[in-house]
Amino acid sequence: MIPDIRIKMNEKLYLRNPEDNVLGRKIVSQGILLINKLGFEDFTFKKLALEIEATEATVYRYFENKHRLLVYLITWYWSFLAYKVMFKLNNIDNPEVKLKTIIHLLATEPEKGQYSDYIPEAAAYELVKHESSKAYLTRNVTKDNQNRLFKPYKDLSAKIAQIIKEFNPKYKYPNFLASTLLEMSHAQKFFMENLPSLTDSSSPNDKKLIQFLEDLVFKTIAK
Amino acid sequence: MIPDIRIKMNEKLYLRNPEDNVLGRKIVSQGILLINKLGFEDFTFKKLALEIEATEATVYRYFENKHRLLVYLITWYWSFLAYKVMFKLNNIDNPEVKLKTIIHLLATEPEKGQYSDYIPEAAAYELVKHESSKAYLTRNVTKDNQNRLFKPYKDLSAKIAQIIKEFNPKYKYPNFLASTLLEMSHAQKFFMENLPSLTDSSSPNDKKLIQFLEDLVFKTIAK
DNA sequence: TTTTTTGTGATAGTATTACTATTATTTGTT
DNA sequence: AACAAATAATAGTAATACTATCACAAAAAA
Repeated sequence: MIPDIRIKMNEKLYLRNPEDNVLGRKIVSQGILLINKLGFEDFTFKKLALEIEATEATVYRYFENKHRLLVYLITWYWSFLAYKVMFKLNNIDNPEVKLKTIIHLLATEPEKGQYSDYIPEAAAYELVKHESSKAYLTRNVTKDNQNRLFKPYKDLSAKIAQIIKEFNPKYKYPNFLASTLLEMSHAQKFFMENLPSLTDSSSPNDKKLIQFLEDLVFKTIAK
Repeated sequence: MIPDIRIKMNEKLYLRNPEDNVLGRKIVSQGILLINKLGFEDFTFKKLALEIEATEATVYRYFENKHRLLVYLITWYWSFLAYKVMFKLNNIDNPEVKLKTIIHLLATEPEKGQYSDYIPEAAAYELVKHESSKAYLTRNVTKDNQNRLFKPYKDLSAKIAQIIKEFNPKYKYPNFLASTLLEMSHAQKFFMENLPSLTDSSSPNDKKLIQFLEDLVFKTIAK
């Protein structure tokens, strides 16, 4: 349905481009799975090296440290999502339909086994749910931001904000609302699964969350 | 204005109650400052011990590990905020006024030097802004949740949800909205300071954020 | 008052982490 | 075939995240 694509990643994210060879791609695809399995705190390059039958030093030749790998993976996900959004919004003019489409894309769990560009999408979604804020909640935010590491995320947010403005040019807080939508679609999923009393749904299906987000957005930006 | 209070902390959070003596209180009050200074990742018990002129082993006698200390500090903040909310809502009947009061409390930076219960409140606010989600984004969420470590946060969220229901009993997603409000009031502050393009304000004052949140909440729950 | 308990400091030790540096090997180019 | 360049394997280091032991002082209990 959505064609295979290759996402151009920021060169500052890696020391050696992992897309260039089998080993690099293995680092990325197994890295995502291992972080999901162990949690980012317990994940180490040594464990990853063991998994892919390489040495620790080899992994370090591709990524400066595990935080960079995390940012790489999270950023890949946002870029991929932005691509999906762009693709799905193609030929849609109505900003209301656009926003609903985006909300669905944000809050719908991708199907397992669906590989895109050698990275397993469902695993990336899982990663974002559990670790995404760790990409920017560091003492290096400013430097990382200057290196444009968060550009795909900010671009996606800006795109959503722009559609909000399209829907209602008089709405005053399109950027606040766009980033709220991005953050909450994933954070609330985490809550539903782990701290359900913070939500109005604990069932694994997405409907309630999508309904909440649609209700929130459209009441807020109503003309 | 708000009287000095002592917050009863969950006993599972510590090995030895830090409130009981000078050293324990020093661990907590200097701990919060040092985490803010270094960031949670670079913070260690050894560095803290050096700071307070104690040994590493001593710090370990109060807290099992640095994550527990983090949860202790974050939880203290939520408990303190819940107390402030309770205090300020006293004698207010109108749920609209209640919600506005809460939004103000959430999104207004506390004044520096304002100590409450030996913990510097402004430092706690700073900590929550930068590290709060790390308290629950771990592989131990479930176990920590079973140990009721997140109870103060969940109680505060539930209280807000209840007031939302008071305002409009027909609104379907009071819990989603309450936790969104809690999360966003702090996350958006972080964005304003570090990734301002995700927001509609980069000035250090709170007004725009408060306006956004009020607009969001009241349009969403309008009868 | 003596005994016991408790908390702290001092010291040491371990496994793991987060890297770096050096050396060996393979690969590509001329 | 010769040689540089890229890559991998090996080894090593400082720091982290603890745990353990022992001595001693102060507080609490007998």
